[in-house]
Order: sequence, then C-alpha cells, then structure tokens
Amino acid sequence: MSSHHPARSRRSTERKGDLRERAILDTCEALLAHKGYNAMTVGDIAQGAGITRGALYFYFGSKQEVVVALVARTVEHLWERSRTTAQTDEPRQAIAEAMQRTVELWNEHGLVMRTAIDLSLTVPEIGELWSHTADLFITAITAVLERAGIQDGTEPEQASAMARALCWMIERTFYHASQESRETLQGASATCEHIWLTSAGLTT
Amino acid sequence: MSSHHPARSRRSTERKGDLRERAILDTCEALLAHKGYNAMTVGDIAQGAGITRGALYFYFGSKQEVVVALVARTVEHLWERSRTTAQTDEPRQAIAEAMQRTVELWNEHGLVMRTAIDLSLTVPEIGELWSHTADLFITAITAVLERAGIQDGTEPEQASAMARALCWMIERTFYHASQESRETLQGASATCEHIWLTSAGLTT
DNA sequence: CCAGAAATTCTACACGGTGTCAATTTTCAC
DNA sequence: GTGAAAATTGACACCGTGTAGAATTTCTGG
Repeated sequence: MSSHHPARSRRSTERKGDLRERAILDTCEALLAHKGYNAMTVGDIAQGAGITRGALYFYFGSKQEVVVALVARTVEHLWERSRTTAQTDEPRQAIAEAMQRTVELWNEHGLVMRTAIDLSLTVPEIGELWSHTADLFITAITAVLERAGIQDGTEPEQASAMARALCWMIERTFYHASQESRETLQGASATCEHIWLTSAGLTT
Repeated sequence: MSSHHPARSRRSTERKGDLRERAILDTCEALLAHKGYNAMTVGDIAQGAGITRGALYFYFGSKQEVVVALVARTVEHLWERSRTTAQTDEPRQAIAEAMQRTVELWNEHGLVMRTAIDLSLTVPEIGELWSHTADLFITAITAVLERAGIQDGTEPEQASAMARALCWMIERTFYHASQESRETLQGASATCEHIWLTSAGLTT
C-alpha cells in the first residue's frame, strides 16, 4: 500500500516525478472545482496532468490518495499560516484578527477545505487531517475565551465546550458562505465575530 | 427518468409494491448504518429487501433515488413534528423547548440526518430537501431572537444573519455529537442553548 | 561517452458495480 | 377465468478501478 514514493524525498536535483506530482495535485484541484469529487475520474486527472492512467498509479495508489495528498498540502499551508501569525493578548483584538485570518484562508483555499470537510467521513486520513486542524482552532478559541473571563473546564457552559461549538459554527457558516461570494463570506464573518464576542461576554 | 412510480400513489388497497418500497427504504437505512453510503451497493439493498437488483430498478431509478426517498421520508417526519409542536411566546422557554425537541430528533434520526448533510453537495435533490429544512429552523430561530429584542433585518448583526449562524452551529455540533453518545449530545445541546441565550441577550 | 540501474511511462487485462431490456411470472379487476 | 397491469427475473453492455509486465527514458559512475 505504501510501496509508492520510496525514499524519493531527499534529492539534490528535483526529479521529473516531483513536477508530475505537483501537476497531478494541481489538476486534481482544478477538476474538483468544476466536476466535483465523484464526477472526477482518475483518467481525467491523468489526462489533465499529461500522462496516462497507468502512469498516475506510479505516483498515487488511488484517487483517494491523490485527494488526501491535496488536502495534506493545503492543510499544512494552514498550519504554517497559523503558526506564523502574531498572537494578541487583548481578547477583542485577538478575535478580530482570528476572524480576518480565517476569511483569508477560506478565500484562498475554500474549495479544498470544503472537500476536506465533505470527505472527512468517508476517507479516514482526511478525517484525521481535518479534525487535527479543527483542534488547533478549538484550542485557540478556548484560550481567548478564558482570557476573556470564561471559566475554563469541559462542562457544557465552560470554555472548552463553548469553543467547540463556536468552531463548528464558524466552519459551517464559512463552508456555506464561501460557496456564494466574497461579500457573503465577509458578512458571515462579521456575524460569527459578533456571536463570539457576545459569548465571551465582551459586549460593552 | 421519472417513468417510475407512475400514478401508483392513489390506491384503495395497498399494492404489494408499497410494501416492497418500504422494505427497500428500511434496508437502505440499515445498510447505511454499518456500511456507509459508498460501500453500500444496489445489490446489497436488493438482497436485504428480498428481491433482485433488476426488481429494485422497477421502484427506483438508481441508488441515489433510493437515498433521496429515504431522506424525504425522514425529513417529512421532521416537518410534521415541527408543525405540531406548541410555540411558546416566552423566549427562554421557547429556546429550551426547541433544543429539547432537536435532541430528540437527532436521537431518533441522527443517521439519516447525517447522511442527508453529507450528500447535500453531491445530490441536488437532497441538498434541496435539507436546505428547506434548515430554512424552517432559521425562520424559527429568527422569530425567537426578534421576540428577545434583537433588531430584525439581514445585516450581519441582525436577527436573520445571527439565526443562520446559530442554525449552522447547532447542525454541526449535533452532527458530531450524535456520532458519539446520547450523553455527548445532551451536553452539546446545553452548550448550544447557552450560546443561543447569550446571543439573544437573555443572560440575566 | 557508455553500460547498468533506477525512474518513469505505457498498454492490456481482470474485476466489480451500474443501469437497461425483453421476456416471464404474479396479481388484480371485471 | 381472462386479459391487463404490476412485479420480477436474468442476461447484457458499459464504465471506472486497480494491477502487471514490458518498454522507454533518465540518471550515475567509470
């Protein structure tokens, strides 16, 4: 199952295959956009990448593996971005910045994030990736809530549980809004920010 | 495409086919539970219902149509329940009752509701059904918010937009919690209720 | 530059699930 | 009972998947 990409990772010069691999993922992303996961066939991806079906199976073991790799690529980008973003102490500002950053993430990667969510159930690896990503968000939200004075703990009305619900609210709201337009997304963000602020008791 | 079930609907006596149709949907629901949508094959459903693949195609045009019918059956049940539930004027009580009812719905029909959500993207008819259901909820939440003094309107911080975000929060939170246990679902409900109350400004 | 090895690509094949069809059997109304 | 409508069947064609072995290209050290 994992006999693919043996140890091709560390290489001085970039092998031809690395290019192909990227081409495959790019094509996959493009096809996902206007055909959707189910309609997209392995043949389509191969053709778009300029190779044959057979050749594609040299790089990935299945259609699922391709999408897993695509999601992994995008998700690593998210983690990267989260790590390098300044953390603010002041709750109100922290919330505003978090929401702004999230809007940008969805504007750039909405498509892949949506498919990640859709496939979380059926493709275990993607479920893993996405739930880990969600945990990062939940942890961050929890921290802000606690700094704002919400009691910490895991009971229904304490910070941790609230953070989880708020995270799902944001995920789902952005999921829908990002399918519409940037304006819709911006408005949805404002609404979520407002609810978050209110829940944190920051409605002066 | 719709040459199936011609006008078999209105009938004095119950035709044999009506039984089969129900058997098919029941089997589909059962299979969905421990195989999932993708793994479940038309042959499986037919076998479970005690007929051949060919016979199943007499009732439904495809696997998708079967699931659409199943979702429709469940969703009509939801609408029924919503309609016959007493509407309370007092916001706090209205919210408590709504959440309690929602917990019951997810306890009874969690599986089908989750698949409905999962297939909303890929199966247009299901998307239609589910978004209509969501609209009912959003309308109800909006009404409660307005009665609680939230300004009505569609701007980001007004009742309509907030109701939408709260609806998605509940949907997603319940989606996840209902996969765990009844206790988890109850806790999740309490958290959502708390956030809803806070957002409505009812935190006395 | 060249030979062998590794990487890459191709074609052909077997398998499984889908949806269709014409033929057949069962059920129902009169 | 009989003829029409309902229900069921098995066989078939199609398409997408994943595999295998052979062929080709690219890299590497001498």
